[in-house]
Amino acid sequence: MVTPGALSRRERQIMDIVYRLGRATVQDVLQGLDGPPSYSSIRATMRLLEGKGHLKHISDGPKYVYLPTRTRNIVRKSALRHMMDTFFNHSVETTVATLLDMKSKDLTDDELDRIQVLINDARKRGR
Amino acid sequence: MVTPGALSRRERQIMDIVYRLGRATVQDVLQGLDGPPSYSSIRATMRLLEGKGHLKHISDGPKYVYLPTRTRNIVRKSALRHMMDTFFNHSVETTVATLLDMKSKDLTDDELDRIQVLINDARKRGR
DNA sequence: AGCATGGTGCTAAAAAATTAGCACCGTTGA
DNA sequence: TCAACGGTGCTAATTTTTTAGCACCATGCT
Repeated sequence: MVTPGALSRRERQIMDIVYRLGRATVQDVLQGLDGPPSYSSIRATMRLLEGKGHLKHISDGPKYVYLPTRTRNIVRKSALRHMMDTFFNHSVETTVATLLDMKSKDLTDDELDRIQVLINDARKRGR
Repeated sequence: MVTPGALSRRERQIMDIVYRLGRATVQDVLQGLDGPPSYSSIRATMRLLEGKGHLKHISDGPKYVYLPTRTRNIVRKSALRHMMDTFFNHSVETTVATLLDMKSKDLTDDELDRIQVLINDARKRGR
């Protein structure tokens, strides 16, 4: 298995952008980066990522649109798992606590309601 | 600001171990890595991380114990934020949903209760 | 048709990260 | 006391990543 952590710095930056956008052209990545390296550099790195199996591309007219090879859901879970292992001591509770602490100002009552429902669902599923 | 993403692959691996353990000696890191490079390599990289301001060290007898410079809480939040931005479209709801989907089997009723409480607290805090 | 534009592949150079190796210092136990 | 051990700093070599540059192809416009 190719561990996600095995990516270089630039590779990870690029993957993050692709994941954020869902799909991305070289131009998209160029815009997403802050200290943008040359077009050529990004292209090379993306080709490399494709070689490693992290990206694939389809053609949109003359240009390439890159897509992640692993589904959004798989990637989400493995990112979450890694983060919980690293920072949250594997604890869902601590993770949620931090999340809420961070975002409570932005959360609507509706959204909180929906989250309550999610938890009740999990409760049912658990047994 | 030194963005966390600016770390190299090995640097990130090492930081992850330090965060997971809270503090770490070179030996701790050595054991934490799977394809362990030489002692010397790790040491060099940790010194480098110290130079960049990500780690500091205290002396425990003759040996160094490395600690992260940023507090656990700060780091947790910024990791969460980055992950939500990248994979979850900034959505707390989606994040929690994935979390529960992933872990529902491991969650006790007690823990779910406590999470419910957290949400109610957030509700109060929000207004 | 001819040319400008904007994409691609490939190769080689530059920069950064990773590693090993050696010299040195403090502690410990015979 | 004085070797052996386990730690450190530093330097230099290797490997990997990152970058630029050039040649080429398709598209669209004059």
